[in-house]
Amino acid sequence: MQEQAERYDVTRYERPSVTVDVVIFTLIHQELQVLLVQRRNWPFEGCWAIPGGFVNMDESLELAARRELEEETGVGDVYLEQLYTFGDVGRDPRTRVISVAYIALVRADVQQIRVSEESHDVRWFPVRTLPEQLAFDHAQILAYAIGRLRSKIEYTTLAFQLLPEQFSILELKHIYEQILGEKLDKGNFYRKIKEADLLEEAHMVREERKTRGRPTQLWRVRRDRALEKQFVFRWREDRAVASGKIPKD
Amino acid sequence: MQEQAERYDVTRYERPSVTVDVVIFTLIHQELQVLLVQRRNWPFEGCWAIPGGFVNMDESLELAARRELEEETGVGDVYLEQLYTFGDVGRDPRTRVISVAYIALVRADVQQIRVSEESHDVRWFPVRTLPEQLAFDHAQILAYAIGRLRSKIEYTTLAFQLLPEQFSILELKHIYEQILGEKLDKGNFYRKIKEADLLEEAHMVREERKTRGRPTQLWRVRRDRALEKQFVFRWREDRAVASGKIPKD
DNA sequence: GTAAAATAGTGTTATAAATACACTAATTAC
DNA sequence: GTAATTAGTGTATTTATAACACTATTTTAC
Repeated sequence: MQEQAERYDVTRYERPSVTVDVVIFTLIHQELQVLLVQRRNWPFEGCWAIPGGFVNMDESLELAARRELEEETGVGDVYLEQLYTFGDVGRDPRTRVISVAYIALVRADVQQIRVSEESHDVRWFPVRTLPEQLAFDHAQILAYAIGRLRSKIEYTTLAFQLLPEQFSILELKHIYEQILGEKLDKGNFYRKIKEADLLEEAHMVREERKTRGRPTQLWRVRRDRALEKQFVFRWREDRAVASGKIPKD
Repeated sequence: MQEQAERYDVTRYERPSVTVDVVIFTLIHQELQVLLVQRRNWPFEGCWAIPGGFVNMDESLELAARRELEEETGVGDVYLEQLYTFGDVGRDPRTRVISVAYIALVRADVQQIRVSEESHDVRWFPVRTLPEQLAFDHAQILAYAIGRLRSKIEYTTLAFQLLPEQFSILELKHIYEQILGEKLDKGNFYRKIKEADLLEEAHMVREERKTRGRPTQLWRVRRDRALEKQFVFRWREDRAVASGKIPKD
């Protein structure tokens, strides 16, 4: 009750630790991947875990998430969204830890910066072949993050956040198929994307071609329309309510 | 980074306080209302605030929310869903407070238990006539909660959580109109509700009638279908993406 | 009894969106 | 030229929504 809170001496009781965990997604080889780090110490030594860290007293939650993100990937300007806060009592054997989880979407062509240096303890994992065991309750967090992504991609422009600077419409279609897990009709996809008017032609040409056939038309995201305001672009109306599923807390 | 976290001595650094705030909705006189408490101390003395309190070390976030809820309303078995976690640095002038906000939906016929005792510091407010100034960032939290409710009601059975044990279909329609803020077609509403097969006839009769006209048919929610699994009942497909709007954190 | 009033529906049409799938067009390598 | 590849267009079917007129039922008032 509020009245209790009033008499509460802020120094008197034990307080939980608060961390942010950032589920970082990207596309590599047209496949949805997530960044995990391998733990070096007890508990869950050797296990893969979602990158995260403690929230400093002088930074907001989002700032803490951005800091973690930048430390891991070297990229600052990415899409970031709060996912859910996990606070079960026994989730960390060391002490009471409440973790505010975020989702980050990193563009396909800038994601290598810090990870690609063949570090054996930081790696991208395709979401379809994750490690069997993850540290703490991170399997639950990850499952929830993937569900949220899958659900939101159907009625927002979130997928565009994963696109490289330049891409073809068939590549975009492939991304949608990857995340939704089903085939989409080529003709309908072209039509719907064009109608939404979210892309502009990229006049640069991709590198030399070895295959025959009409060359790929490359496009750029119209950032003014597609990214700034979570523009409502529904891939289709008919969708499940996956994001509504709240994990047991 | 995770490596930093490993060397982190849990007792060494200052930690933020963690609270849960519970935005409690109900229907009174067919109107959506929210429970607020009036603060007695600095800061924001006299201001209305969302009920909340500190998370104990031995209880999960959801349990803390349920405890707060029960302390305020006396009701335990209600719908509860995590809303968002607010953690800006300056949101509480006393100390760093991170607040995990929840939404609770209390049934229309059991909501009076503790509040109705004319306490002047705990009150239901219709969401359309809220106090001008709320404590802390509670205006933001409340606005976000109302947005989430409005958005989810269109594609889940959330509205059914607000219903009393027995109700008529026109009353249910009225609730939808209240929350969505627009008139719905009577015939279409009857059809859609009936098709969804979420209700069963309540054979009890309401109290004596004084008005003429065909008596109201009362219904009960089929809990097996409507409530247990957040059944997907879309009032309509065409909906905005309001729940996707994330407040600045 | 009949009229008025209220609830509880049904019928029908128009409009729009999604879906499936066949087809055309353009541009390249060879 | 032909095969291959990207890039579309055309169109018919189905489905959902929306608007609105209409019928049916059951009560009270008189």
